[in-house]
Amino acid sequence: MSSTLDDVARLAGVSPATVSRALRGLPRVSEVTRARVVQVADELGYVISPSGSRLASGRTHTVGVVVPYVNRWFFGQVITGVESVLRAAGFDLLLYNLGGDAGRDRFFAEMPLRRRVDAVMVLSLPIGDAEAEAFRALRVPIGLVGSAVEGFAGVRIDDVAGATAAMRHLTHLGHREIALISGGADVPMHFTPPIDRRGAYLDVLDSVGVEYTPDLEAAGDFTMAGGEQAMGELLGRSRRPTAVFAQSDEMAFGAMRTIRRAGLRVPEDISVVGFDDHDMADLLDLTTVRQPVVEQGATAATMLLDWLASGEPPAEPAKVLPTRLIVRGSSAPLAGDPETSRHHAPRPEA
Amino acid sequence: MSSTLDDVARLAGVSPATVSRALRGLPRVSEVTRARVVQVADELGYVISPSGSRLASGRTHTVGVVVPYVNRWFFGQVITGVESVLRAAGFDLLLYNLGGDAGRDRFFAEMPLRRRVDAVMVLSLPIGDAEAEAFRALRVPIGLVGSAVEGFAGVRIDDVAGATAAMRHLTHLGHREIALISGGADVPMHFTPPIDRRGAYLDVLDSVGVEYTPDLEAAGDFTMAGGEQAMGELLGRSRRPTAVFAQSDEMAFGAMRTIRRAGLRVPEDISVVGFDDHDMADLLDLTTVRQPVVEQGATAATMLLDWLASGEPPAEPAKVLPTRLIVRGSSAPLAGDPETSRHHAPRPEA
DNA sequence: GAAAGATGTGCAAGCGCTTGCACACGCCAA
DNA sequence: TTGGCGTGTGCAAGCGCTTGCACATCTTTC
Repeated sequence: MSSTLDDVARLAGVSPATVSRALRGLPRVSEVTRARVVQVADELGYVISPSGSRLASGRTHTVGVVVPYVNRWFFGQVITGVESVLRAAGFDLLLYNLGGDAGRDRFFAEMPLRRRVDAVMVLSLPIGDAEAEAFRALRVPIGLVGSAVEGFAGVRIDDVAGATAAMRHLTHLGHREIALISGGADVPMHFTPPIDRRGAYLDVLDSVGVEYTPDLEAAGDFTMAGGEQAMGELLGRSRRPTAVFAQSDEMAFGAMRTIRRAGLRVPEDISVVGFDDHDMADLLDLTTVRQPVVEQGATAATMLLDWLASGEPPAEPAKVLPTRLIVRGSSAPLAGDPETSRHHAPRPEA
Repeated sequence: MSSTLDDVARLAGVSPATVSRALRGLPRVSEVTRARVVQVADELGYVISPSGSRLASGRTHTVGVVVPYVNRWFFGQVITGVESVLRAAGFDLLLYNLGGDAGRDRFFAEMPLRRRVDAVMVLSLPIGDAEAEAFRALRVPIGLVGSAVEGFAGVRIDDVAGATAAMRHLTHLGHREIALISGGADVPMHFTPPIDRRGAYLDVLDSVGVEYTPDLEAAGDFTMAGGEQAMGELLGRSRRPTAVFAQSDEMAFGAMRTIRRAGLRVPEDISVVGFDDHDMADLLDLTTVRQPVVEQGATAATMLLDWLASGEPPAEPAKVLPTRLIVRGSSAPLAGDPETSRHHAPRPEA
């Protein structure tokens, strides 16, 4: 049906070997021969057969991309970055969507990437020792977005700096009763972003002499619904916060909604700060920490391709990209009017 | 390094042919032999080499998924549906993100799927004759989401019914000055959703005796920013609408923002209705037309796999899934108070 | 002017599977 | 008994590439 390398060879009057070399731009082919081969290939509409090439060379020119949820904003953005780099380099992108714990377990049980990719890109997945081992067993370069593991290439942001900026912003505005909506409680220790962001929360609180209390923390699972619910819990407790720092914008969106449903105002009654700079953050006027999401994907993919090309793991295996606080309307100075904002939540210190 | 089919054959004391048959569950292998082969394969941790298998069989067990923008909510949802079906059937998913016109052109110029997929799934892409021809040239089953083309399998929603419901809702509320935020103006004729939705807009207007005017239409490119801008145009014109029907939720979000920035209220001054039931629609209290997005992907993928398995194109090649109007707070009866809602926009008829 | 490289090309042996065909049985019907 | 059939297995020829090696020409270099 479609022509093969042999067809091209015959018509060009050279051996298949030469065609292979000519078409791939390898050296040791004279320019005149190469031109002839290319022309014949064009005329025949020849397209290399990946199966044949893969079998012979052992290289798939494919990168597996493992993502927790394709349908979440963050991952869509990262994939966009990854895809553009891979595509430009002529690599195929094999997508694996875990979609929750069941899918995740199945993935690690079967490791469906075996024998089908040259490298793997893992997006924002908590990687424990077992998972790291499973990936290492593939014996291909592994790239990570959002975490760092010994022996893998990783790109992430400075979560501590980002969260610190968010928290400082709130303390500068006078807030002391600051709640935290964190990620899932079940997230393994190895996933640093939630831990780092929480650590920054604690540190900044400490730096202004406020003691941490579990009453001001709730888990939101990094989803809007989770944020909504977490905020509900927070409002149901004895101490009402004057500000909330959510570890992601989606959770912040949910929180804002709960706040408003409770008849309170943002930011007058409660300031809200998120993390990500989600597309909708601007629309919802959410103060947040912007992180370069597409770039993280693109950078990680580039590192991975370099590794693949050179055979050497990157010299600097853990790149850290900067974040930036974006101040919008969801955060405001601690209200001057005690009747409104501190009614149910007397601050311990001045 | 990793063991091959021959290794398994040797250890099991059978021929490679038998191993191949046994492992793939083909008939004409005795149960006892099959059991032995499977056991040996397990012990060796044997994993079939896709390259070898593909080359020999001519089948890739891979489906190409072509998507305009992975990072848009709608496509993330559809991919989720597609992925789960493909994964369950043991198919690989090769992702192609077009990401705008340049990418789109490059895609059709190169047709990078040639020789690497058994079937293709095209998500919400305007398909003209040239594009259809390009896909047909691949000589593999093609599945479409959001459109219908002769000879392809397609899953879509009843855009006319959905948009009609949205528009009726507004007319029942008493609105007559209803603006339309449509998709891009440059979208080819062959992409029916925008056309159908617009058609319904015109029909419902007509049914209540209102004449169409271009003054009440603006293009929003199916993005939030586009909706924002389109609404700006609409507000800048002579006739101010009392309601807006946006062809997508994201455009509706943008429109709501522009409305509020202009110092007007939703729904008191302007009702807004969207289309999709985006994750955020509930949060933003947007009245909209819900469409089953994940299901469209899953259904289309299922049709495609059936086609692949049977060799026969589906008997019913164009499935239509239902929509449902979800009424929320962004739409309200035409205000009883003329001072508020009709100030700048006197209605022509009662 | 001969030896040593550099350069361009071809040979042929794979890479790891699949599958049409042949074959060896055991079984049943005539 | 014999022919025919169903069943289980093996043979071997690919599938369409890549690549180490050999070889034939040209250039250099001294």
